[in-house]
Amino acid sequence: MVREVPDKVSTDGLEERFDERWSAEGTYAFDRSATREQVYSIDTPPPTVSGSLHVGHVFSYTHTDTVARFWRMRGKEVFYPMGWDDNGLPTERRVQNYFGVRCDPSLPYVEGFEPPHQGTDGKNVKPADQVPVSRRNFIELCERLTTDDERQFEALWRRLGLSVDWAQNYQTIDATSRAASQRAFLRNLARGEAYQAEAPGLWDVTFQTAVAQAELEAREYPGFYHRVAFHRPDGSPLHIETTRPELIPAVVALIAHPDDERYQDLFGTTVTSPLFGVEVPVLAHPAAAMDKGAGIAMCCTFGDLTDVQWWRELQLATRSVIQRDGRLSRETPAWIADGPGEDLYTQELAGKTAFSARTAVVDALRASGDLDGEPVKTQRMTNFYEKGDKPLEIVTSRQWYIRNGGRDWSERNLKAELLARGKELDFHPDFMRVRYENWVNGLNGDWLISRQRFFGVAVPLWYPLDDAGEVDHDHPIVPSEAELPIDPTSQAPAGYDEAQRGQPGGFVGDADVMDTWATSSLSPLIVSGWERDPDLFDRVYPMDLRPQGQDIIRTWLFSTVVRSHLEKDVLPWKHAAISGWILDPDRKKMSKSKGNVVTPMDLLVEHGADAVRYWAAAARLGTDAAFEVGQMKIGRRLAIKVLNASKFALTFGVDPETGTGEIVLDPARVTVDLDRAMLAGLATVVEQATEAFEAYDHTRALEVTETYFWTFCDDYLELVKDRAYAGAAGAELADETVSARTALALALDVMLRLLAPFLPFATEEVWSWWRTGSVHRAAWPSAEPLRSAAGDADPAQLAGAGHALAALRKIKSEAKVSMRTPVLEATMAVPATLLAGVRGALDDVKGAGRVTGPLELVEATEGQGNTDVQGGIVVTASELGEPPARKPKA
RNA sequence: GGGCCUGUAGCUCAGCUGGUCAGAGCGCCACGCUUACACCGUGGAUGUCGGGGGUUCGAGUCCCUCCGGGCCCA
Repeated sequence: MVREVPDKVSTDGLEERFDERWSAEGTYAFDRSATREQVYSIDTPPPTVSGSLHVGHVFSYTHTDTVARFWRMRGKEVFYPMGWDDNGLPTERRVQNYFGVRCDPSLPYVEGFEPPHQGTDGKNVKPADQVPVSRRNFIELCERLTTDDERQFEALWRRLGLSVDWAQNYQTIDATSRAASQRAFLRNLARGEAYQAEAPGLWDVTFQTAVAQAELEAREYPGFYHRVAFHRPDGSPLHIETTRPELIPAVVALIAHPDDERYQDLFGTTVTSPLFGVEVPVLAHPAAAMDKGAGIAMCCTFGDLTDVQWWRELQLATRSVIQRDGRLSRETPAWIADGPGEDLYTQELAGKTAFSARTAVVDALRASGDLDGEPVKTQRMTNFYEKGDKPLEIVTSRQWYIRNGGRDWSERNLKAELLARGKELDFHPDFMRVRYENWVNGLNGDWLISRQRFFGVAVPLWYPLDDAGEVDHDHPIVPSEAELPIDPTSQAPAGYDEAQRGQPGGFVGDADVMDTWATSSLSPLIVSGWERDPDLFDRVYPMDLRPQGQDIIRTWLFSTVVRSHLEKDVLPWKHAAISGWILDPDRKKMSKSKGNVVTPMDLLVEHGADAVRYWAAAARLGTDAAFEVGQMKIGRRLAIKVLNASKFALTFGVDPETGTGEIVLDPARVTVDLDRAMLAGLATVVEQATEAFEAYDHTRALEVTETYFWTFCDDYLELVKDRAYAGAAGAELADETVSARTALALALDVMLRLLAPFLPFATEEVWSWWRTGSVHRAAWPSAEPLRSAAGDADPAQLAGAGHALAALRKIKSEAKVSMRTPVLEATMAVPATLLAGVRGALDDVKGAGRVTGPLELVEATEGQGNTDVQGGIVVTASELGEPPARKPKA
């Protein structure tokens, strides 16, 4: 059974060697003949390939991999795919620069298009020099570029040892994903869950696209409070404070809190705006903050989300001036034309950015005497698109929405249903559920999915044009599911000809794409073969596990629950495992902008995959972890220890002549109490580790296993060393020797399997010395055989014997002599509870402690010894022999 | 302003439902080249468990409050 134990062991090169072997042997290949009960399926987060992987990825993906490996060994057929998120802005920008192109959806597709550049050495191509291409061409270029990124990502994951089945690969932009995304949307549409609306929404003026609530980020933004006078009918001033005076032309009401005594007599009256003389009502609404500024606010269409709320709830007029490009409308609005502010608007404001319009308005206010005092500097929270750097504006536009419980719906109470789903889902750790609930409860609108971008999944619709060439949005032309995926900007709908595009009586395609989350929210459906491979679908869906970061609970986790709930009326997975952040040593979140990011590949090359995995696995789910190289070094040490201890334990079974031998893993051969005590302790470890993994507490599983493994190395191995060595080559072995050797092998066999999820490379290396197949397909150990082998042995005996050995070591350490120094005789005081155990293992203790003469055991008296040290065992008298002669230096 | 998490040895962290829980590893100090391992081994020192109240026979462990960190939502 022992085939080959190398003379010199090493962790070097294991990653490449076993990655190859695992691929060749299909170790992690999903066997799709398994039934749903036999499968453990994982909805792996698809990393954004245009970004770069960082240690945070390594961290959280390792967590998932330990779980995957556990369940695989547990006998589950693990469905563990990997996806790539290619969608979205980062890829678009890279493609523009790399190939020197820009997307123009109005252009026709060009077959065999070749871009002007192939990489521009990091230099950006000026927008004016970029060659415009159709969306289809643009997407093809995106795909070309991301293919390369994916190769690098895969190499990293393989090096880390993720037990992914690489045959189950997908991209969020591939044809399968596009079809699934469009199909899901069309079904939402058919069921009334998707709708379009002309409504005020968040808008990024830089990227010129709508933005969803989930993509918001509130940031501190500097500004000024301007105290501005409105005018009552009698001409007296009513002051408000605003940070956005340029929106005075868009004012539709002044609003104060209904309980605010200062404004009671004004409610229901009207005032006129400064400069423009527009008459607006003074109204009451509880969202007005009494203690903020003057307590009365200017409501414009639209300055912020509160304005939208007021506008909607108080049914105010719409007077928009900010356009999609972030500038004030070039035409003078009707409500200003012919008024006192017409000239100001046409000459100073039309077409200006919000920023320069503000200056102009403030100058005018100052001139008219409507500015009270000077503007006061302020910092306030302002909404930004998470990828943008200018404050979001709110503009009215026609967009598509998917219902997510954020807005009331007459058909059903979606919000309550989704909250119920949240309760149904097992969050690990459990408190992460609160984030989900907070988010769902705080939603204030449905999910806006239209994006005015290019590299994404197209909204799969066309709209007819009437005879006058006007678009009829109310009657979209819907493709059949069989046609999907489609690109409505380059394909004509059935029954039309491409020549009718944009012609009266013809059609136009919806130019928008869907939010990337609209596709990635379908990842469980996509990987499971929804409507594409019903056989696979039934075997893996709904899935078992969604691992992900805590930052995207509101986006990815929530939106996935929404889609699955709407489409399948089921939770997409049973468990959600949420990983924490990686913090740098200063307790700051690691991020690229801070320049403290370490390249994962360098880390793996330097320390070894097992070492890096150890560091990651030592952190619990949901808990932030420090980036600690020290922890990786400990992991490396553990991996090396596994190799060395295994080599040692297995060598006993190897014939020194032939270099081969046999170890029989027969528990019946373990007859010595100490050996059985060790197995008894191990049985408990197996139980604890199993329980921990089942509860998604991989850290505890590692901890109990690791601790016992070190006890095994430091104490047990030393204690049985002499006994295991005994017996001349070829001679009949004594039962005690067989017992030790068998126990060593049994323990090793179990511990390798317990450690395999954490240290897949080192454990596989050892496994290859003496077992067949992969340790990663070996059965997860169970406690029962160990227990029956242990019989009535007391696991405390190993601890007791270990403490006795340590007490002997201590006298040598204090005498500053080598551990090889013989003890001629000694008396040892042992607490009553340990006495029988130590006595039972006396020969092993004496052997390991090099006690050559009598070792007398006496029961420790009250107060003797400290149970914290050597379990209270104290050597009360001893005589040391001569230290062995130092070996001459070689 | 509301919510969640967090503050235990120099460092990174365990300590579940209150009663050997004051722990581990690293680091540190001392010693030891012992044929599994010097990428090692052995032994040792280290803390009013963030502060202050309270509940209890008894509190890192429960309650209140304050302080410090992190995140989410207004």
